[in-house]
Amino acid sequence: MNSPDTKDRLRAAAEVLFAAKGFRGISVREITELAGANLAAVNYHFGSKASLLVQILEQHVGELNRERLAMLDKLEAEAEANNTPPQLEAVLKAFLAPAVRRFLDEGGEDYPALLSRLHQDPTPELIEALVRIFAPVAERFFAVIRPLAPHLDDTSLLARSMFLKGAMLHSLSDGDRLATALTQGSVRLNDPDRVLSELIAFCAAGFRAPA
Amino acid sequence: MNSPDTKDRLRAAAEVLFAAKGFRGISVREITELAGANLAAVNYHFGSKASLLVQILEQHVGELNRERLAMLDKLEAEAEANNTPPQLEAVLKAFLAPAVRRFLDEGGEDYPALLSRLHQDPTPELIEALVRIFAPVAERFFAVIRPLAPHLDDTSLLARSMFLKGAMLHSLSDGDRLATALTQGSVRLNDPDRVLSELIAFCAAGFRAPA
DNA sequence: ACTCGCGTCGAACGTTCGTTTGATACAATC
DNA sequence: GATTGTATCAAACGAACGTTCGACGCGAGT
Repeated sequence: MNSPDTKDRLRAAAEVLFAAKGFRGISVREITELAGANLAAVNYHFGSKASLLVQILEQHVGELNRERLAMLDKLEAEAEANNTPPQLEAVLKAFLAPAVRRFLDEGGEDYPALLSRLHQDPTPELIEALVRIFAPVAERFFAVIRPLAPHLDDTSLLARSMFLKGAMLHSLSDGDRLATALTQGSVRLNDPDRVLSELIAFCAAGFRAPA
Repeated sequence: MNSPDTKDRLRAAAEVLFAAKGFRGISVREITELAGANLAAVNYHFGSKASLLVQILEQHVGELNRERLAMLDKLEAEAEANNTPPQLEAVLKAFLAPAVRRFLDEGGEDYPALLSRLHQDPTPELIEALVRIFAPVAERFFAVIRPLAPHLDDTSLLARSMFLKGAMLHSLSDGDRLATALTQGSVRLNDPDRVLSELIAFCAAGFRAPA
């Protein structure tokens, strides 16, 4: 079975599995088995299990961040054309919508769950990779949001950005476990559009709140 | 070294280590080594590594939740005496302050980090234990908050409660990694009182925002 | 004095892990 | 047709894991 796409199949399998059970929770054997490849294939194609994860991260989070930056560019262009500052809600949407939409499109909570899990992973090299990948988008958003919340000093702004990130990651990865457990399933939070609009409303008000 | 407190030392060591590197990230050997006990001690005293974790969880999260419920009781008693509903900020504080204060008192981010990590742990029995421990407090808070946000239906209320939880867990466990990385260390978010007040302001405004 | 039970100990158990090895198949190159 | 490089394979490697075992020390109860 000499197939040129073994590497792709490995990547795809690893994405699904890492998202479902985290980096440590998945063995190379499970990945290669799902991909229909030999055990040695991961190390042959990617060098190591960790490199495989980093490569996946760079690809997909990079895509996500490119979407975010594109939406921001568009926003700022419109704002400049109208000579008005962009709306806070629109800025938040630029940050949140790509992640939530991905959550919808992929038919699963793969990337958010994986990201959220990795944010809690104490392996230094993974944390470092995450920070490196996220830094440009975070800096850009910080710059755009700062003039929209002139009543907040840098500490407040950073704290609230952290809350935004936490709310997003948790709601996308936890899914509706809390809601389902609390209401015995009578209330579900599995509509991405609803989650997105609630998230925007919640965080926009949070950023507008006085210090 | 026949010491009656070997069990306690194991518990203490496990708390610190689990918090630092998660459940999977710590081996029984590391725990027993830090505790100055024999490798077999964990299984002798607790039955298994997983049971040790659950016991730690029940003890400390139980304590946390008792504090929360006590603060809520006090709030409701005052409200009833004054014939006025409790303040939204006060209710949020009852939920957030015990966790943040613990984060301060313990001199580390042990419990929040551990909790946040466990929320991402896919081991079913741990998830089940977490939900079981948290359910009573969550139900109570939901009941108290609902009349304070009459403009929100149950779906919105649950979604925003989830955001609150996510913001809290993330900010307590992530610490100021984002802030430090973004500002090259010029802004720190390591003052628990500041984080608490920001969290309350952010979430109160979030709950008040129209649907 | 003897026994019993609890706590501790070193040592080993059986598994699973990520990684490495050496052989083999096969297309492309000369 | 021989050679080279790429991809796959079964098999094994050494390490680390959670857990179990049997022996031993020792204080309490009889």
